[in-house]
Amino acid sequence: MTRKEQKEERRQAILMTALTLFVERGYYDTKIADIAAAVPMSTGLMFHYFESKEDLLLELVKMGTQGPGSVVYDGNIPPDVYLTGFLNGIFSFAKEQPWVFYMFVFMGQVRRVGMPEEARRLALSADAVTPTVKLIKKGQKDGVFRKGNADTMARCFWASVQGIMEEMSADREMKTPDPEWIVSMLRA
Amino acid sequence: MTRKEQKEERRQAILMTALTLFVERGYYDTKIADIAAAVPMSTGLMFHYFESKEDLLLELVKMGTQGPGSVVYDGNIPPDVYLTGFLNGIFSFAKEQPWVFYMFVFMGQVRRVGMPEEARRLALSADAVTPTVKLIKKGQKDGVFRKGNADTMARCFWASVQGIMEEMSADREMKTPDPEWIVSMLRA
DNA sequence: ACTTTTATTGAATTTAAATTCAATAAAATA
DNA sequence: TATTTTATTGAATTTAAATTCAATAAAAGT
Repeated sequence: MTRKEQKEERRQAILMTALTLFVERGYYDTKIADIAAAVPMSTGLMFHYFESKEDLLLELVKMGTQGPGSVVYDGNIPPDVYLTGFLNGIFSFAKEQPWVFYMFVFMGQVRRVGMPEEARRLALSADAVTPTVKLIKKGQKDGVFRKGNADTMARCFWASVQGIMEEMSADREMKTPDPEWIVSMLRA
Repeated sequence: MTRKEQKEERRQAILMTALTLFVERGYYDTKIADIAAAVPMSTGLMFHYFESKEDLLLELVKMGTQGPGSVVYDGNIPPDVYLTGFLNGIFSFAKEQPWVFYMFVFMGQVRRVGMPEEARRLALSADAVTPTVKLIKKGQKDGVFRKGNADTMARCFWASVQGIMEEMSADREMKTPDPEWIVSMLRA
């Protein structure tokens, strides 16, 4: 394996470790030294791989803006069925691919006030709300979703999902909720 | 006005200022100097009123564990009606008594990972979930709420509410959601 | 008016954590 | 094998923010 690949692999290891710690303890309570110890490597070496703590955060957010998790509705299946399936997917990741699940939770955390501005802006730009608004409007036209401001409904929907996923990540023993509960928020 | 009363009044002013800043910018991003400047007073004087930043946080959490916001169900009205009314109350505070609304959001924030341990424990101990579980079970017996693990349902319900309230506090322009949407999560 | 207590400030200190650095080891390359 | 580049460490430095402090003003009590 070439040196560049080695380095890339190490970077990934650091990113995954940081992701876990950020989700489990929060960004500010996770010290560079904590991440280093968990990898494990010396604190100083962390700066050979990432310029700064904020840079590390930013790289994670960039990862989060790609990969799975984006809402791409093809318009064929009924909106309610689509969202239910989407939630089923996320929740099953909680067990099978904690990484994906943690990334969801993480992105929600970074979107909140108090997080470093640049990372926050980037996370905010990858929000699921906008694509969901159309989907909700279609559902309303089809009569499967209730009347109401579609934008507010979309925001409430994802805010609920985020809240619930954080609850789940804070207590990994918690029983997985039925996606239908959440989609019921929108149903006519 | 006696000196002790004066001091108490000043403490309250600091607490309210801190509450606002904590909710709007987050705990770690709010510096003692920021609170002092907003009150306004010198940074040093803050320590005449509170021992430390954590002490200030703790006092706020203590306030949050008292006053309105606790779920006290008297068992007479139907559970779904009760919860809808409760949410209506919270949401109307958002406009009329931002202080109460902010306190709700704040308590939810403190319950999360990454907040100072003592404050977090105290906030966690004042959780609304436990009283809600009974209420949900009654609703299930009455047939107004769907079948399912009542504990998980209660946790999801409040996690949703918390998520939505944070969304509202992050964007004060956001339209208030219909409480019915959220209660629908539980309906049969 | 005089003394004691409390409020207030802004500057100095401390502290915790991020970041840099000099030195060394290991690996790649010539 | 000699040389250059990269990885690694642990200690030193920097930095930002909390906290303390010495000095002063204002108020309360005598």
